Amino acid sequence: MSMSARTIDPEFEDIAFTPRQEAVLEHALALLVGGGEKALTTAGLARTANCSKESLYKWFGDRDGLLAAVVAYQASKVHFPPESGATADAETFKAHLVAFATELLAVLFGETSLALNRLSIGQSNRDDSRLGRLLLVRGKHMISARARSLLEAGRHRGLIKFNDAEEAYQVLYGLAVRDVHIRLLLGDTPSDAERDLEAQARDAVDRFYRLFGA
Amino acid sequence: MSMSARTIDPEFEDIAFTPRQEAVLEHALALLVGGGEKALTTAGLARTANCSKESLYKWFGDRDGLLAAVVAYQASKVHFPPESGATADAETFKAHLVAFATELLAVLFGETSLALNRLSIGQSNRDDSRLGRLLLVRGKHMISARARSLLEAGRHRGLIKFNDAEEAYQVLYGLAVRDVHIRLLLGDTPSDAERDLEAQARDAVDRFYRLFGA
DNA sequence: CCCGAACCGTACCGTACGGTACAAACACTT
DNA sequence: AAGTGTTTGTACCGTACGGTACGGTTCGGG
Repeated sequence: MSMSARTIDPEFEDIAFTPRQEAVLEHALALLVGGGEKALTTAGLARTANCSKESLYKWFGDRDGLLAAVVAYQASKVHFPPESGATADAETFKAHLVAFATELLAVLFGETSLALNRLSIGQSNRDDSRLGRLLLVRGKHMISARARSLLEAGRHRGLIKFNDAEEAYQVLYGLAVRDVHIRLLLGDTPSDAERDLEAQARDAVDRFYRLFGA
Repeated sequence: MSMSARTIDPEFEDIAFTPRQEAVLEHALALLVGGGEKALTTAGLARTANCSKESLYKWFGDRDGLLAAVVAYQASKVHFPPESGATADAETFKAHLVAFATELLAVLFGETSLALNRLSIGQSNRDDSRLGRLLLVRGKHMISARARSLLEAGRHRGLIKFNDAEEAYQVLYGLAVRDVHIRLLLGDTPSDAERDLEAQARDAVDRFYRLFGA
């Protein structure tokens, strides 16, 4: 990921889909969520979205471009709210951490996120994992940046302490997600306790405080 | 094929592959690791393994059966050693935990495990995730059982304390794996620090002790 | 009202791949 | 040596799907 690398990666350009295209991408998303990658055929999408294959190829280039567009589009819809002003209170800061963790779990365990992760992972060791990169840079990195700024704020107010914000975030991630994400990706059904995202988030944040609390 | 003979999961039957079949499965594994699912075609496997497609279909039924056989075969090769006798020493117990975590990471982050996980995940929302179940029951559940017995031993000797062994194990898993597994599945390259599995395992176990130490 | 651009629907092509059929080669028993 | 089963190699079939071409239709601007 050095500075050169400007020659490729057409889907790094800012996405500006027309409403029509977004509607089509929404149909594509529905197909993906419903039946996995194989369910998303160009003919099938054209049929269910009432558009022509020719338009698909005009808009997205080829099938891979379509998949990339779907990933980019969905990622553009997920935006974690930036830190809500100055919350000096220790209590509310912890509540913010719990809220963040809860939303993280809600996103990760959502059917659309799972479907897109399955898609990207499935393609991820054939074609140099273009989709995987896209998902990472448009999804995980955004979330991680948001988390780091939140944690830094907490440290700045002396509520928690750590050396490396990224490391602290990863610990929080691990405490919250554990192996549930991979199990869901593999088709497992979560336990009742695992379905209570907020409780999971609270436990994770509690343990996080026991490791990084000031 | 047998008609309606079985209602449940044909690949749960005990696997007894002949040496010839194992050699073929080894080739299949190599293809999978090298190029993802698409690289594993029946014709391609027959060519590289010097066997006939007819034999493949005779042995494994169809392509899905072949994939299941690959998963089952590889899983059968990974066996975590059961707890090595009575290790009363607190020091060696912690070392055992570190060793376990290290081996866990080594397995999860290995190319073959990644390839198999990618394969299973890729198929995991089309066909009711047969492969995913297989991987879970033959892989994760085994490991988790091993971990639980190890943790129970530690608790029994008063070295650590917890209520639910499964929960404790999941925390240890989260601390050790964090988001590295999913990132690797997506084709990301690990950082230098993340490549030092033993150091990662030590950190994880240290934090685990701060949460569950007696 | 006309023109061109974008788009729809459908038909079509090429190919890759799962699965089957079959003849020749090998192996193993009697 | 003959018979029987298994494996190989190859050729073949059907189909699903990515990608293209094209005639017909809508729609906005002049």
